[in-house]
Amino acid sequence: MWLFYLILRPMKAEQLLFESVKSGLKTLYGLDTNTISFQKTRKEFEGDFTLVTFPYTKETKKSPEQVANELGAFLLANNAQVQAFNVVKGFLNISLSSGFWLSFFETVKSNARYGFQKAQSTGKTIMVEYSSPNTNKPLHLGHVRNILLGYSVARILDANGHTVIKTNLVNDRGIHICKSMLAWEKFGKGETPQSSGLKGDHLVGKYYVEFDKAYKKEIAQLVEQGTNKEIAEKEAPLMKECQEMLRLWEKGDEKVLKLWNTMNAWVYEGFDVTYKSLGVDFDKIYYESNTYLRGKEVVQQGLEKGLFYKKENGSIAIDLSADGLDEKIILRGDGTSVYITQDMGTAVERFMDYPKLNQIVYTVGNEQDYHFKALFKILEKLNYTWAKECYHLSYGMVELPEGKMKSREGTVVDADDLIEVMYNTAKATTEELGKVDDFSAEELNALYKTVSMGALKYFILKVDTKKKMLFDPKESIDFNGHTGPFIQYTHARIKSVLRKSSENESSYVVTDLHPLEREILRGVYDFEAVVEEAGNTYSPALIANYAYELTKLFNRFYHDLSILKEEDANKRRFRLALSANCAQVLNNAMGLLGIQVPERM
RNA sequence: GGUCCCAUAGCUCAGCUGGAUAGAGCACAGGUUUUCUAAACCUGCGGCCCUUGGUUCGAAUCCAAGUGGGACUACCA
Repeated sequence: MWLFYLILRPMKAEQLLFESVKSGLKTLYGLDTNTISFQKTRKEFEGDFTLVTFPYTKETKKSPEQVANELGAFLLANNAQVQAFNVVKGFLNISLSSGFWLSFFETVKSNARYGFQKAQSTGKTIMVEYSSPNTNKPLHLGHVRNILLGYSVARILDANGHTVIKTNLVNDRGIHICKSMLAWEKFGKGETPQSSGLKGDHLVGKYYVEFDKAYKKEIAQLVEQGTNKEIAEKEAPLMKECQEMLRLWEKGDEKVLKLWNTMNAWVYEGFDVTYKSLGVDFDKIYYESNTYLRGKEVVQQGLEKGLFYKKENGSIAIDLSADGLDEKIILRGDGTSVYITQDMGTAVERFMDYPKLNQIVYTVGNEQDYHFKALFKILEKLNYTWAKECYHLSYGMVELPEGKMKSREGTVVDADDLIEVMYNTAKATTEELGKVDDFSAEELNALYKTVSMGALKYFILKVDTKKKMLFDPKESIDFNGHTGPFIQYTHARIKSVLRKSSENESSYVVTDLHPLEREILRGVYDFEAVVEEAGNTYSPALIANYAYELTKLFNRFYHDLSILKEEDANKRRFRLALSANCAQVLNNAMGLLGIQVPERM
């Protein structure tokens, strides 16, 4: 049974070496240890895997070089897959045989899903929430980072064999939504997306800004008349009206609900266009207007358990100071819910909707780190066992050279504008290079979309999730160097070679590997581990950087060696297969980032 | 007051659970195409890895303190 398994699945190189080194240490020094780990040999040295021998000097009472040399000799003599070794100081660099790499290649070259686990093989179900917009303004660059991250993480988790549910929690109710509604009612003169030609979300956003302008004017007036500023902010007629509107909404006032439905529908229509441009989708959408009441039930549970308490002013709170947090208000004095009330309710509802759900991943900016700490802690205290599995995928803010983006002040990079600018840049670059002049208008359009989204997505996803990122609109996103289009270009190049090949024989006999071929195989080998690591750490950046490294390896190979013009038919066919496999891995890796790769560009 | 995040080349970023002379891209200077797509390849330039201590055979990486930047700690979301 065990042997059978070995034949079907070749041992991983690290495992193979681990056993040999373990037995070597035992045989040579009588040392019994499991602390053996390998790292990738740095490219300036020869070898595939490197073992650091410093840790064994104490027990063996020998110099690191000596241990490395003796161990190297042992491996060479006892492990058929070890072809050579060299020692630099205490570093034992091990080269595996060409045979090992070639047989590895045989197992992956025909596997289109190489690097991915069998679909839904872990039995674990994970919900990934992302986007979570307010319905009072269009999406901006901050949302774009959120959306791309969440979508990519969903794909990465899927590739790791989990069942993934992509979800969106739409913040469709509350005082801020009423602001744009009120402004439209007052100043809109019946304007609609149809009458104005404005995209629905932009139209609504316009009135959100209008509200703010008019509101600020009122405050200024009141202050001029001698009112204290804080009081003016509360007493301004527009704010009063807005609060009244929210009250009517909660009461179910028909007229308000109708306006609310109409304007939200405009927004959703607009969002859908943006989501489609970004190439993302959702399996299930939650609306806060549907879930906010559930939160109040949860609060009630907590009260009964004695976990929450009522304060003098009637609000309900929990004391989290023992957990390093503060007192947290979870329900307003007037009985209306706050953000965390809704989030508690939504989480509970989700686990009711999906009984098999194991985990929720929340893609939300790091400004809410504290909020999620409190949320998970409260859910844990309410004895929801799944609370420990909830994860806040916290990402850094996107900043402009001037600082933070502010919707109300209009200093945001609009998502639709950005997408358009990228599209036009891709178009201009493509036309300039003139490599696809024979494309139809449709094909060109598709290519511009692929390349522009590749550039944008890669630009955002290659940066470590938790770090804040700087975006300078004046410096357009690059298409050269460490970018999405660079990787896409390499893929297109490979495809071009493959198209030109008239080879109908795909078999070959190869025994030796060129160092560049070997490096590529070594790179391909790493993919599986990178996918796993990216899944464990929710990190698209790992995938992005991996794809770049492999691309560079391939380009060096492509530049230095020829594929089609190689005269030895065996080598030629092998290189074709290797190139095809590279294209496949790049396609798989980019797919995890939500980026498509073109056949030509 | 409390909690958390960040600091690496002029700029934007890699550097995995500690390991070799700290790496890329952009920018700058130069080179490579009668040959598979030059959105490429190669060379050069460029670094008190914020500071100071500690742990270790070994620290950009781990620990502590400090400095600088940022976020949160609202009956906002």
